[in-house]
Order: sequence, then C-alpha cells, then structure tokens
Amino acid sequence: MSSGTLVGLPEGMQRLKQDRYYAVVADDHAIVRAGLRDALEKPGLVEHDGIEVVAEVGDGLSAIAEVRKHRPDLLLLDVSMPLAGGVEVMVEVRRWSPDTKVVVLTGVSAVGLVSDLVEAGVDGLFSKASSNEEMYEKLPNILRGRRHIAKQFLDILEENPKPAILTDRERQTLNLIIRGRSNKEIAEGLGISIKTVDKHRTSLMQKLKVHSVPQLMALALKEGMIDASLEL
Amino acid sequence: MSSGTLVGLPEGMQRLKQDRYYAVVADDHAIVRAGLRDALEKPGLVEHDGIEVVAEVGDGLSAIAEVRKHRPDLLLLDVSMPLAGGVEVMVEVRRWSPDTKVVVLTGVSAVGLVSDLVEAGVDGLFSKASSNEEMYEKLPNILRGRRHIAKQFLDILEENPKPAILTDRERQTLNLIIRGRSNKEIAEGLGISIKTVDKHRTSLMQKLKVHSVPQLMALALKEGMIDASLEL
DNA sequence: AATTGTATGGGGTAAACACCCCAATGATTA
DNA sequence: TAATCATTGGGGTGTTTACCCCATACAATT
Repeated sequence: MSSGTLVGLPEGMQRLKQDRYYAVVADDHAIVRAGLRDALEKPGLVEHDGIEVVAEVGDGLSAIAEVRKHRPDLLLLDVSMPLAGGVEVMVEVRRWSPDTKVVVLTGVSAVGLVSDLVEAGVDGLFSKASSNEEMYEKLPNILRGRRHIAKQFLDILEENPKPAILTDRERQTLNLIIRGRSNKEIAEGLGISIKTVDKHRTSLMQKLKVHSVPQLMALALKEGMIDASLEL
Repeated sequence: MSSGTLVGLPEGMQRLKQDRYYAVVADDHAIVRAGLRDALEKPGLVEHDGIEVVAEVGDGLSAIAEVRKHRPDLLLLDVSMPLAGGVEVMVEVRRWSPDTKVVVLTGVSAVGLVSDLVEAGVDGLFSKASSNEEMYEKLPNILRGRRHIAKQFLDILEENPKPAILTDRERQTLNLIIRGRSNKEIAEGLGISIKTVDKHRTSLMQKLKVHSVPQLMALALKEGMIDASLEL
C-alpha cells in the first residue's frame, strides 16, 4: 500500500521493511522479460532504491507461484500466457497477495478482457502495442497505490458499457419503477409480494451501480434499456 | 354522494331520503332553460324516480343562492352567465353544497376556462355546440359520483399542459432532484436547510401534479423543462 | 398600509425506500 | 450429483420522502 515493504517469502512471514520495490515479471517470451527487467531495474525509474526483479516466469501458474512465494510489490503481467490467463492470475494474486500491485500489458483490447481485468482490480493496464514509456511513467504512482488504465482502454469501457445482465423480473421491475410505480403497485401488477419487488429493486440498483431512482432512470434512458415511450 | 337524497332547504337541515334527484338549471336564456328542464324531467332518463328541477335561474348569483337553498343533487350550469361566471359559481357551490354534482355546458373551449373548471372539480363538462345527447347519457353515472369530461376538452387539456410556473428555487431543486441528488445533498449544494429543500420539493410535486420522482423526471424530460444532458 | 408571493425553516408523521439476514423452491449447469 | 442461479418471501432497520402545520423575513403589488 505504501513503499517497498512487506516482501515476504514463507507464505506468512514478512520481510524487513526496506525502501526497495520487489517485482515479478511474467511474459511468455524470454526476450520481453529481459527487456522489462532491464527497464524496471534501471536506476531512477522509481523513488527510493529502485526496483528489484526477484523472479521472471513464462506462464500463469508460475506467476501465481512466484507471487505467493515472494509477495512482491509489483507483478508485471502479460495477458497472453500459457497455463493461466491474465484474469485468472489476477484473481489468484489478489487472493494470495492483496498488496501486490498488478500491472498488465496486453496486445489485444477485447472488451471482455479489459472489463474483466478492471473489475478484477488491475492497478495498471497498458498496451503492448505502443511503447512502454507510458507504463514506466505511471509506475511510481501505481506503486504508491494509484490505478492507471491507459486511455484507450478507458475509451473502450466507455463505449462499451456493460450490458448489465438483468433477469426478466428485474427488467420488468425496472420498467415499472421508471413509470413511477411504487413497490406496492408493482407487487400488485406482477402478482408477487412487496418483499420480492423490494429484492428485485435492490438487485437492480446494485447491478447498475446506482443508488437512487433518478440515477436509475437517467441510466436506463441513456442506455435505451427501456421504451422511450414513458407514459405515466 | 349516492342517490337522490340530502336535498335540504334551510341551510343546515336536510330533506327526507327519497329516490329522486333534485336539480337546479342555470342558463341566461329562458328557452334553453326550458329545454333542459324538459329533457331532465323526462321519465327514464335516470334510474329511480327521475329528476325534478327545483329551480331555474338566469345568472350566477342566483344559481349560487338556489343551490344554497335547495342543496340539489345536480346543478346544470352554463358557463357564460351574468353576475357570476361558471368558475366562481363552481367554487361557491363546492363551498356551500359539496355533494351537489356540477355539470357545466360551455360554448367556448378556452384552455383557461376548461382547466379552471376541471381543477375546480366539475363533475361533468360538455359542449353546447354538439347535441346534448352525450350529457344525457352520462348523467346517470355522474349522479352516482363519476366524472365525465367530454373528450374534446380532455384533448384540449392534453395538448395544452399547464406551463407550470416554477420559481427559481423550485427549478434549481428540480434540476438537482433529477440528477439523483437527495434532499440532503441539495440542501448542502444550495446552502439551505433540508426542510427548505423539502418544501420546494413538495411545492414542485404539487405544481406539476405528480406524486413520485420518476413521474417528475418523465414529465420534466418530456416538457423539456431541464437540460437533456443528464449527467450523473 | 395591507396583501400577496417567494424563500426560509422548525415540529411532526406515515409511508416508502434501500438493504441486511435468512430460507425455500425449481431450473440450469458443471 | 453437486453447485449455481433465478425467484419467491418473511423479519427487521435506518434513512428518505412527501406532506401537514406553523412562523419569520423581505420584496413587489395593490
């Protein structure tokens, strides 16, 4: 969460506090790993005493293993790797070493991948296509706890809002809510109890990440999730 | 409220319950009054023992006086009358004889007049231009407590929604409500107390005749009362 | 000078909402 | 067969609405 510390080895123990960052590099191409390692270890890249690459791996499972072993400050991760993909690695890393910052490099920018990574909580997401300058610039901030998603990926997320998979009942409920129906009216309309409507409503709000009906309406209208013919 | 009853005379007293409707007819033309009376008293027009016209008047003040005196079940009222117009008569009738059904005949269909009458609570509103058949048909239902506004007037109201004059504060509040702000947030945003926001909010709902935020939103969006750029 | 309208708020209240926990169905899927 | 998910719903709770009454202050009208 802060500076280079907590780099432990035996699963539970933790290292001495020291002003150095430890990193694991994961990429299936040895050449790329070498390049990344050299760049990371270049003095002056980050504050304090720089970064030390404590492990290099070429597949996902190894990446997870090394992170569990070293609990590094940073995992530099290529999405396309054998044995375990970027997202699975992320999840495991989060489980076993929550304080490890995960920076992902990706060549592809599929919506699914990007949003999965962001939801899994990547700390950094950059394109392999462009130069790595951007990543190197942002790295210090990331290590301090900031998140950096390259603009192109933010754009992708923006243009491709999660369809927000609503169940039938939730969608029906949404339509009625937006038409100004109260929970009681909806319950009567759908022939179910108020409590159930209440449940659907709460699920809706959580799925759509809103906290009030007006926000719900604005979102639903914008996303075209409902008929424009809003008759009361 | 139900059948022909409560037709009292001396201001406070009330008549014996009987299955007969009592009516007052108000129109400034004697010929019209006669025609209306004949039609009303025609047997079989309404259930029970028909209608008895207990008074005919040619001006608004007399209409009010007769209604106070007889407390009839029905007041058949022409809008254009000397001394007191249709709306004023309505208001007074409502005050002095709340159970009297007021059916208004009008030649003009000005928006202001129509909406005033409807808001004052006319029980029936029909055009003098067309035949009175429609009114005679609806009369039984009106006497039972239903309201009937001729479709042409409903259309007028529909096409001519009240501009709803909102004050500055109300408009500001509306804009914030629609953006999903809670009363507390609005209060902080405007630098006033929650109670005042609450007041504005209530005023809004009443002016716009809605009872829930979604209805408020839909109306505001439809009327273009707010910016379409609904950003949360 | 008296009324009306806007804006400000305190007290109070019943209803509605948002959300928590828990539990029991079926249907789908692993 | 076990696990997941959608749907249903009861208990319960703190917050927010919507609206009531009342009162003050100030400006614009009448």
